Amino acid sequence: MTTIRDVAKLAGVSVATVSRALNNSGYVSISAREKVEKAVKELNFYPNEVARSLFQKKSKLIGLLLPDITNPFFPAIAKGVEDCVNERGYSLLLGNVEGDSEKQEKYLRIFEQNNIAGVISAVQGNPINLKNMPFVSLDRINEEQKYVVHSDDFLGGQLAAQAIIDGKAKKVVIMAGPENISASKVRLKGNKDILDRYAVPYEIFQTESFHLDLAEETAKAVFNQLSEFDSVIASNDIYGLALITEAHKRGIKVPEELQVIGYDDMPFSKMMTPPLTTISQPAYEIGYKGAELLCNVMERDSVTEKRIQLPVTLIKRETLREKDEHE
Amino acid sequence: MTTIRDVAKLAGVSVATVSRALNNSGYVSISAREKVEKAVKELNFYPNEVARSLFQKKSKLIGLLLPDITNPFFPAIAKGVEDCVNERGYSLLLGNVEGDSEKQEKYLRIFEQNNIAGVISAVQGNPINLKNMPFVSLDRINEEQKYVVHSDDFLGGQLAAQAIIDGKAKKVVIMAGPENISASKVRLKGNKDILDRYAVPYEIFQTESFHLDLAEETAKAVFNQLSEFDSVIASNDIYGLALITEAHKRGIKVPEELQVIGYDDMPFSKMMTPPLTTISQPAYEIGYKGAELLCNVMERDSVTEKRIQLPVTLIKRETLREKDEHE
DNA sequence: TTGAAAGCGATACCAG
DNA sequence: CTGGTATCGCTTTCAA
Repeated sequence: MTTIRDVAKLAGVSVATVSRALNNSGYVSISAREKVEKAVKELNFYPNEVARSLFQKKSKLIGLLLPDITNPFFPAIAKGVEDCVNERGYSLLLGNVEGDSEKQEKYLRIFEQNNIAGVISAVQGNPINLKNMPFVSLDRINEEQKYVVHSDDFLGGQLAAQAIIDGKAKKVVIMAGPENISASKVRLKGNKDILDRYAVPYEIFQTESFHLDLAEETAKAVFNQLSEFDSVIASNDIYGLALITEAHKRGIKVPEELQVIGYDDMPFSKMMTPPLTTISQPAYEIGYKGAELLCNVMERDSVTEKRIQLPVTLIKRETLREKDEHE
Repeated sequence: MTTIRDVAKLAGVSVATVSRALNNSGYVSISAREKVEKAVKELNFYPNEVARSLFQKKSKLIGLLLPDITNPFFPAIAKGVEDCVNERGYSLLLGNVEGDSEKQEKYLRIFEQNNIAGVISAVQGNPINLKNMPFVSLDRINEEQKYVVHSDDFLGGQLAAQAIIDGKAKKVVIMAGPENISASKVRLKGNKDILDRYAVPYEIFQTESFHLDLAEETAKAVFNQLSEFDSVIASNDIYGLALITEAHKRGIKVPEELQVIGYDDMPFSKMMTPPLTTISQPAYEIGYKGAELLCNVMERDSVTEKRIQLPVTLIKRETLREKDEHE
């Protein structure tokens, strides 16, 4: 491994001068800088981040906490985060937490042991071991958190309910996401707000998780436990798809007999048959903006925008019945 | 931050003794060990990994290189990798490379600057900046690589072709994955092997990427450029889905008029309408086994199994026509 | 069995 | 402007 000493020796200057030249800090004469640059190039030298991080007590790493990497919503967020932090010279330490709070705390510890510069988390809740690490929450936020990026879940819930009503809902089932996840609760409120306003009857089917593995059996459970509904507001696209698949198995026609709306607009939702109508959240932007916010928190003292809300939109496709314009 | 010196002071021993006690290296008396353990607990001390890593010239981090985190195949691999490395006390530095070889080299450099213990890559090709880092390739491997984990792509290609033939293929289109990716080439060979044996006519449609964003237009292109085919072997499930969606738009019935088989068995493929018949690769296991292999390479001197091949299986669902048993 | 001390590779203070 | 040197927190000789 080539070190700063090798560079200093080859350039005929001290390590202090090399360090200053590399970091553009303090005074370095033009001639010294040139000698250093030449030596750096010749030796193909890149400074060791570990040594730097030890001295600075702060590395160029950012911890990324995700609830479930197999749910396409989170890789999309991760990509946004990655693109932004890369531009700013950081890299990501990955923590896939799977709703396991022990695992989450373990990761926070590991982050701390690695002098992480900050953490960005899409996991619900306030970590205990956070200490003083700069922290930004994405999507699954809560009231006490200072720095958050999320989308307008209340509006999303309203849009979904309105769309279902436009499709002439007689009786709707709301598949409500896990109760401990703020986004689910807020969306549910949005759903109810509109449904109540139009006095459309609904039942709530509470789900315990957003996880893929449970989607199929949950869809079955909905049909087994509930009846005579003609509309479903699914907790996310995965559950929406599972529900449609199950409906087809039971010979129920979508959207004629049963209309379904999802949430998230996963990349695959438009490739379904029929393509899934859903509420789109800007996952990539949530990640990108979140990383931007974190970088600002880490690098500046004051940040103006602390809680950022991004818009949601209704993506009309083919799992909802047509609105009768002339009625 | 509490350091090893604080522990030493509280325990009334030297830092050397604390270090030995923590690492179970060298001699430590029972009484000293107890004092250290007590102090560690009292101070809630966890050693700084950066300092450790600086001295050892090797961190507890593993670099993970992925071609495209938004393709569900790779998060599944990543999860397998993560589960295994966690058990062994490592964490993951994430590098989403997006087919950009400059980005890949940049990550390798970052890995090196962080004293990474090893790298595990699902990206095609041999990195230039690899130096002496232990390296394991997953899925997109090549002949020269010493440590690889992949699935049996030739058999996968054969199974797909055989399944298509069983569905009474008259004219088949093979959507061949990118030519620079070994797995695509081998699968194509497997396809041809069977198709030639049964003298079933086929055309090859070459795709440039496995990427989601291109799936729709690629599907359109297949229909625009080729005609009179009744069977498609898609390069992966994403392309299979896009193709089916496009077929539906054109009023073509699947599987009656057009049968389609995918590759990978993504989590969503079973939730389609109709559910997608495909070749299943054990993505999670590829990741897990790959991480296991890497850990063994890093920790032992000799590893017996260097190139691990995992099985593939045909997952029969509903996008292929029925085999006529009585004919 | 223990502890003092020399690093690991970079940064930053301070004297020159 | 430049260079010597202490320092970050931990591991590992080496002498006691």
